[in-house]
Amino acid sequence: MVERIVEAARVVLVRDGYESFTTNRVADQAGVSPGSLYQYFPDKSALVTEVLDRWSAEISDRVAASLAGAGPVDVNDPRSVRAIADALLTAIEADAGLLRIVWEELPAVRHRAAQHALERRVRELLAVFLTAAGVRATDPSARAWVIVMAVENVAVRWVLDRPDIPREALLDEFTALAGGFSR
Amino acid sequence: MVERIVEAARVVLVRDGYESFTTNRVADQAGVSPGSLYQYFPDKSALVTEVLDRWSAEISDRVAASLAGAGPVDVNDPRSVRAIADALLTAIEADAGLLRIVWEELPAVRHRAAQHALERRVRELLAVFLTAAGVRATDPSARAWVIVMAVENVAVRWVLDRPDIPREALLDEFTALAGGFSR
Amino acid sequence: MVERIVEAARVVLVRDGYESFTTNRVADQAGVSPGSLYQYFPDKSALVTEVLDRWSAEISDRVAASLAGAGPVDVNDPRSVRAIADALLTAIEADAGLLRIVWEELPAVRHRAAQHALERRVRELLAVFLTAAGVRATDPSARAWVIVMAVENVAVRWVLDRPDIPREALLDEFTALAGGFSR
Amino acid sequence: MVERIVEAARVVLVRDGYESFTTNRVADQAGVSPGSLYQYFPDKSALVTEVLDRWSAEISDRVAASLAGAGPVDVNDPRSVRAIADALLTAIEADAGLLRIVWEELPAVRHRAAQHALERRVRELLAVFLTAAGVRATDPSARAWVIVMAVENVAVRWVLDRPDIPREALLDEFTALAGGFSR
DNA sequence: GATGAATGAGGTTTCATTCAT
DNA sequence: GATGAATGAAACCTCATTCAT
Repeated sequence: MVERIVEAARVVLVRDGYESFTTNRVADQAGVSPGSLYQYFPDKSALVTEVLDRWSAEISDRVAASLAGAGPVDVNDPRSVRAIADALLTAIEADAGLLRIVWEELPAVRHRAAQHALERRVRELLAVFLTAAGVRATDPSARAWVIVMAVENVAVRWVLDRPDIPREALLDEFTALAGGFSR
Repeated sequence: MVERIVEAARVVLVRDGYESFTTNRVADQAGVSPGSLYQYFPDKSALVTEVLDRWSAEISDRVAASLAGAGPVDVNDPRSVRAIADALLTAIEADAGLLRIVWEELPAVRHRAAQHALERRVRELLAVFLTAAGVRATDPSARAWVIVMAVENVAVRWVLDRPDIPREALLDEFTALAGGFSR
Repeated sequence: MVERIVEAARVVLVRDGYESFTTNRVADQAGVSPGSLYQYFPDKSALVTEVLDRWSAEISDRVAASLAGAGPVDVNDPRSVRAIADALLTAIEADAGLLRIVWEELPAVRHRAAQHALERRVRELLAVFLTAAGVRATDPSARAWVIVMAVENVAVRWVLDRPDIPREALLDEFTALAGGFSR
Repeated sequence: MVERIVEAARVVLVRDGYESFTTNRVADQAGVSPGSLYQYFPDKSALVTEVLDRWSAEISDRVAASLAGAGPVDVNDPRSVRAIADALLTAIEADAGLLRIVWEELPAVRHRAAQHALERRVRELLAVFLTAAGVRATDPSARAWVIVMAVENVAVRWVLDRPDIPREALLDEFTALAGGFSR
């Protein structure tokens, strides 16, 4: 039942947008009474939070899998960086519909917790990865923070705004960017 | 009168947040009747848009001034890059109160137009700048797009989230990042 | 407009009872939009309070008028006491419909303020009256309190429950009761 | 099981107040399923009624015991009247917590039946008592009705509102009041 | 142009009650 | 008998917008 509700919430969010995300509509979509929502969630906000948390977990799982599965990486080897960047883009593109709603229609405070959790997880993975790759930085955690912020926005906005940049060209740019941090 | 209203709107937005940004409150703050708002703005949304447009223009003016006033720049000279990044941060920090409301409380669609305008302007300045600096890229405009996106998020989030990274360290990272694009 | 709303509230309260006293129904009765209620009253509770305050004021005005207009009174003269008791009953009976709702359907906490105000006012009038009448008591204010409480319930319940006691017989009892306090 | 439920209902009523007296909360407190309530009580109202009936019976038992145990009484003897009034106050004070909820938070219609039963019982006791004491009145039952109403409110409100009247002074007033009816 | 009282659709939430297990 | 998840009607209140003055 929780599943039915959360799934319905996700559908309504993607299909109707955040403005039209009402408890009644979610209940309708779930084929459930409005009252039932409140057996499992204290309020509407908690429902949104649950959708976001699951989505954030999915993405960070995918990113983690990519980084883990990439095998030994040489940051100075452009092919390695491209592979990682590619995996990242793919993880983000997987649910572009929800991405758009979350990024464009939700006030950031609504998804701040989920986003920070995701960023923290990716940052930690990246810090390990950078160390393993032998990258030297004055402050490795600061470097990880900067990279995550930079890559996050580039990737998300590329998916959402579809600028006139081919995927391959974007990967080239990621490679160039990585080059700056590898020295 | 338009001035009074827009200024009141800005005050309410910063002081009370977007949730509490109601037409009645703006009218109160402006010492004007709610009806009068509609003599100058078609709806509440237009009021927000006007505030954002002015703010976006201010920032891009400041950034433009920084880039223009920097004089001849050598991208391979770390001191040049630091100076630019520094100016950028300063421009963004100038009205951190409004920045927070816009970035965290407004749905992105609300400020999309203003943000795109700002990004476009910065991108164009940057493209000229990159060309002048002799940076060669397969697609200069793609490169500018990527840099703007990357820098935007790093700078904004550094201002809003205050991660444990000293300003100097952040400038170092910007320099490192720029290094990747200068080869 | 405030008048229209308060009057409508009174009508709904008397006609439909407190259970059915809803903001929408009051608005309907007043021929007004639900939103308009909230221009003049912060919430539903304030609306009830206003009705009660006015009613309480009316009653105490009537009682005050009776006591004042009674002229010189001799507590030991049964005719004087009867006249006052009669006036009191009449004041209470004037709006028996509202009396019933207030006394039977409203939780006492809802009308506590109005009731206390009324009781205090009557008590003060009574204290003056007792002094003027030359009644001696160890603690005149305690005596006034007791009398008001006693008379209040007897009168109200006689009006509401219509026990098988003729009005004249009730007045006799009031006279007897007063006799106890006059020595 | 009925015991468990009724006791739980009483606890919830006194602890949480009537506003928060919900069937779910009673079920929780009783360690029972909400559905089980409806095996023994047709609805929520019946549950309240049962609590009130028991409470009303307790009080009237206590009052009856006091009147019965008082032995031969002389209404013209102030000490007799004081003893009875004292016993009455004590009976009412025994469960002041529930008294407050019943008197202040419940609409009177909710406890009307229990209250009338209590009043009737006390009235009958009193009528017998008055006859035994040789008090002569035109209509003894009317007199009993008036006394019960008068005493009820004075006693209850003294317990609940705690006016600045010492218990002894209150008993004095009761005595004075009784004096009026004894002639 | 300025006013500001009036609007009214519609959203979130509660809770007594039911009924299949 | 006992359960407890599910129900769903309905209540209060907000606020962008209008329009007669």
